[in-house]
Amino acid sequence: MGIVERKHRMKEEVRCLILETAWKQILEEGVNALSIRKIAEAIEYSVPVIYTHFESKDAILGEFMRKGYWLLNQQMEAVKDSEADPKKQLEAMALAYWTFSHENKAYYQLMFGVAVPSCEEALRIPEVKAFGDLIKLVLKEAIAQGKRPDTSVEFKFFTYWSILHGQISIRMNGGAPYSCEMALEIVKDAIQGFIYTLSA
Amino acid sequence: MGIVERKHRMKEEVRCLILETAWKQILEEGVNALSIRKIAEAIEYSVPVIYTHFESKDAILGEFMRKGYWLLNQQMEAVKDSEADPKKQLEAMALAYWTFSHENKAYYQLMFGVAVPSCEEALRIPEVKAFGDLIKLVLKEAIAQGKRPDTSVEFKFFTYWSILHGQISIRMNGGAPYSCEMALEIVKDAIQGFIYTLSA
DNA sequence: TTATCTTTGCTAACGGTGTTAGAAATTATA
DNA sequence: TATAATTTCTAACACCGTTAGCAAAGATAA
Repeated sequence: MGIVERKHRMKEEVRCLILETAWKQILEEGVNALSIRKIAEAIEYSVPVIYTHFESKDAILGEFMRKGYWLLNQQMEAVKDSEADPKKQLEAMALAYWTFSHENKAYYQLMFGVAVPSCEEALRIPEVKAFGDLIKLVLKEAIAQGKRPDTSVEFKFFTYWSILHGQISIRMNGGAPYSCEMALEIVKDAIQGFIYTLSA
Repeated sequence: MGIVERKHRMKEEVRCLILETAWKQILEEGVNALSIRKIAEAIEYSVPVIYTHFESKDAILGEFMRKGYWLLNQQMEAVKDSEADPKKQLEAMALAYWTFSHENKAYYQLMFGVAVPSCEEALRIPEVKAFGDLIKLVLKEAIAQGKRPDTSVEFKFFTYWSILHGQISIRMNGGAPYSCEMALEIVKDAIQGFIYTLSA
């Protein structure tokens, strides 16, 4: 009785096909150009089929948002272990964050522009939570080493994240017409200032 | 022959009516809920009339974006003069920036979310340029006072702006479920770090 | 093998969107 | 008053996300 299994496999394949096609469209025409109808045409199925796999268009975008956080976590975790000192780790992770946003513009836009979940739900998404936890872990060590061990980790986490995101957001929105190299320098500079406030 | 003048006045009035109605709708239903058709219905004109006043929907949103920058400039300029020391000015201006974003969410979203002009054009908009110029003016003084007078003003401007915008952007996107008070503290904290790097 | 039943996918529609061509109505000029 | 110019409208185009309801295909049981 492998029939149900086969069906299940085939359904899963269509699901993947939808995601692959959607992602191709996002890369080719931008996040906002994605449409259910175009996906349907590309995969040679009718529109309602997509709704048997995903509740809505936002659900599809949400899938990519989660994957984006997952990829970002992967890369930040990788560089974290390349350093021993928490402060160096924070610096390396900041560079990894910037590099991710630069090399995965579509993912980054999905994570912060479209498909943003409502306030309360955001932290219930495991991938988003993992991102925060990773940074807080390192921050905790860095704060413990500094001269003010009672500083709130939560507090510093948002400061750290704000500095990183701000520069990328402004640049992506076209408000900053400078080179990649300078963008990177700006991030480094701002993070230097941040790290200073951790220990002095 | 005041006929053309009268016509001109009347046309101007309709233009204002469109903007007023659009703004009302944005405040009531959010930026994304604004539609040309709804404006037309509200002002009791047909849809194409709107296109005799504005080239497109984006042009209407662009109008608000410019006004947003103008308002922001007003408020930052006001607090600037309440302080003498450039560093204090930078701090006060940062608070004014945050307050503006908090009290004018719709404007802020328009300025950085929707209706973002293409990269090159952004700085050609007088209001956007004025915003940058004001901050750079103060930054220049602050840098001159510091121990590294050769620091690039342009560079520090984007760092300053990034820090401010990042916190607001994350919070508006629902990634930060903390209170207003804490948000303000985070901005203050990050700006402290920034100001430190200006002089040491 | 045939008849029933379940699942699957389809067409077609609903109610929206921005934008524009072309006709109609209004207004000013000769 | 007739003609010219302007203004405004209706109606359409080409999209969008979403869903109701029907047709076709598949599996199951007699």
